[in-house]
Amino acid sequence: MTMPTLRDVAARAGVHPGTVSRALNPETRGLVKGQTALRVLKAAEDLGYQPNHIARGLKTNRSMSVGVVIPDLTNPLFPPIVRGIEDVLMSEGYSPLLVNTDNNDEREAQLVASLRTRQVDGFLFATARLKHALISDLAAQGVPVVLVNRRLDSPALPTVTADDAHGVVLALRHLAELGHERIAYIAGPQWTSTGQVRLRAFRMGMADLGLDASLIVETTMWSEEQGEEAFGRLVERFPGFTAVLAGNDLLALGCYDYMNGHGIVCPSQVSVVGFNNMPLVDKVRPALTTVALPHYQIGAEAARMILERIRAAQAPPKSVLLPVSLVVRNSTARPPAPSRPARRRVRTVKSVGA
Amino acid sequence: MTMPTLRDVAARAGVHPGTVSRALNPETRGLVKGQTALRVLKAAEDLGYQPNHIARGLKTNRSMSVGVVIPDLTNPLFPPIVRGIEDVLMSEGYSPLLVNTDNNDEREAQLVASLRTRQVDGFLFATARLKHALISDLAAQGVPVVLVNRRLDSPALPTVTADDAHGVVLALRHLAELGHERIAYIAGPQWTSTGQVRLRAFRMGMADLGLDASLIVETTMWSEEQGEEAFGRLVERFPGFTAVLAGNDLLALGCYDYMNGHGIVCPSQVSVVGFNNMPLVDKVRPALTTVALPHYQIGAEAARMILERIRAAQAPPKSVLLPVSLVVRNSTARPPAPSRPARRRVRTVKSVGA
DNA sequence: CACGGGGTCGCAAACGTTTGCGGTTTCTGG
DNA sequence: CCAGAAACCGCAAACGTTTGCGACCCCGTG
Repeated sequence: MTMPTLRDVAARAGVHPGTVSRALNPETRGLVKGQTALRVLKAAEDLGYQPNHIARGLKTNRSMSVGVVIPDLTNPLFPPIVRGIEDVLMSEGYSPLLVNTDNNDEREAQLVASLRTRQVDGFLFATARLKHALISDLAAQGVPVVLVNRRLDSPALPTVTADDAHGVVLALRHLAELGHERIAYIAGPQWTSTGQVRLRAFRMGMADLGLDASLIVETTMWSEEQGEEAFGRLVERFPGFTAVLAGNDLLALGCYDYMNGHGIVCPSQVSVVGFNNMPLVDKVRPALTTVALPHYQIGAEAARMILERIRAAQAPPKSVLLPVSLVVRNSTARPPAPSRPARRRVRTVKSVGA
Repeated sequence: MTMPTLRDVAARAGVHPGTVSRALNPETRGLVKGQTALRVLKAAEDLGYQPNHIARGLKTNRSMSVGVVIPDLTNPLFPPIVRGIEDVLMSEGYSPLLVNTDNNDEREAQLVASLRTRQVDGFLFATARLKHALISDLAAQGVPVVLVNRRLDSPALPTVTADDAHGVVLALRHLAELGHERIAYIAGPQWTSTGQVRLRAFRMGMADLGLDASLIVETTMWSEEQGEEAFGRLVERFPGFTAVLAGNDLLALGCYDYMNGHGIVCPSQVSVVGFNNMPLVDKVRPALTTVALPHYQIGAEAARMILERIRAAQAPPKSVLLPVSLVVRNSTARPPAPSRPARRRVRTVKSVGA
């Protein structure tokens, strides 16, 4: 009924519990004679002994768990990342403790406090805003922290992100090669690093291509609703665009919604490209061209980094940038009108606005 | 630096640690004088004292965590369920410990063992097969277990599922009302309870409608690939069907794949309805008609049940059935040909097969 | 005034580990 | 064969709680 303890196996092996502890731990096994170690191992095996993580944690002051703080698991972006985190954490004997903040600061604070009472050994944050007192305070207190996907502005915290900037130039280049010149951009919230980085990259990328980089609207949230609404502002304020790059896939799906509601067809009238390559965006019609992030690797790498920081708390905080790629599907095509004459483009615009 | 402990607040309040423990615990607060309780509370507040879950767990033999075993978080079906679980668990001071089995028995056994060394207080399983030794053994050992979404055949374990059977009759009725008579079914794996229940419901539902219930193919996995392949077998073996009910949404998406690859158009040539209402199936084209499960509530209810069983281990194992609903979108329509003459249907078939 | 009974709270033993310290044995070399 | 060192392992104290037991005080009752 009750699980065997260290003393049980000690009794069976005819040694002291302390010896059993040493024999069972690979690190300290060298301290006991090979023969007795074997005896202990066998006894443990016979009894089906399993060490009690809780007791161990109390003694060692480590819980072998790390808090994983994400905005919302329901956002398809996160499950693959979480899988990556979980797989490497588990393989090292650690467990993730997952919480959803719903982008609510108060809730986040509560959850983090709750995780701390559970003595997590470190935190993985996927909720970082550029200003984020909670996170920087935690880091300042010496708690191991690594940021996933988004970064802070101020202190140099270890971070793993995708190479967002390169992603937008890939997208822009693709669009330009198709012949698009009036390319609009739907920027995500500027209080996130991803929002900022991608917007900046859009400006620079367009400049490099010699194109007008001013067809921009901004949203305050990464949501489908905001994408739909933003597309509306785009047709209103910048008639004539033939392609739109969305700050992420949800925003892109919002564009679809607007277009469906207004009889605009994609990609023949306007091309759209997303960002993230969320699961299932290959299933929508038209299948979404988007820049693919290595979700699983992002999670896996983040997990490796937090482990590293847990074990060597004051190693220099290095960050890693993971490569992205463009996956072109059916939401991008050549622009509708011959791209030279400016008038034509304007007319296209009008029909779009109608 | 180091967190304040019970003795710290005891010292500050001028009492014994045991008293602090009693004062801080609402259950036992009555055992200490109101005035000293206040003093203790204040001292704890001042120091920012947070109880150490690990130490408490060691003493009480409870970890305030429950193992949540799912096949794959990346399957869009699960995130909402997990959210439901997490929200109610958290609200009661418990934490979920999430693991993915990838439908691998060996891996599952390892993970469960690992969770047990973490002293989880109970398990939530979303991976149940009809025969599942691991789970029934666990339950036999007296470990609190509740099943989510799928059930075992043998012992009566507490389970929360959706009313699958009713879901298929809703779908069938809808199809029949549209005028479909030759309705095919893609059955999921029969080693899952959901697979069995839905198949049986299909047979009975069709019989009730007075329709031929023999247009059935079976798959061995709930995957898109198998759905595509199954649809192929359907057109080959049962030409002439005008609608297909898929055992779940992934299988339905597989149907889309086949149809796209073979120039069959949905819904004008064949209607398809899915099962589960996974996130994003409203975004595919055509938007999928499907039966909606209350994902979040399933998770929430399961969490409530496991808590109940943890607190009163030998209460009678009750199960709950949650209501489903049909959400009709654009993947279903009237059958292509006037439904009477059998020939026409056959022809439709042939063109489908082509 | 004695006695008894709540009401409070301190005491100390656990829970299952890890680990520094030191005691005993075994080995090595001279 | 002995001294010293190395190897091995037992001892016991912790880690931060919870909780049964009992000491003590205070008050009411007879």
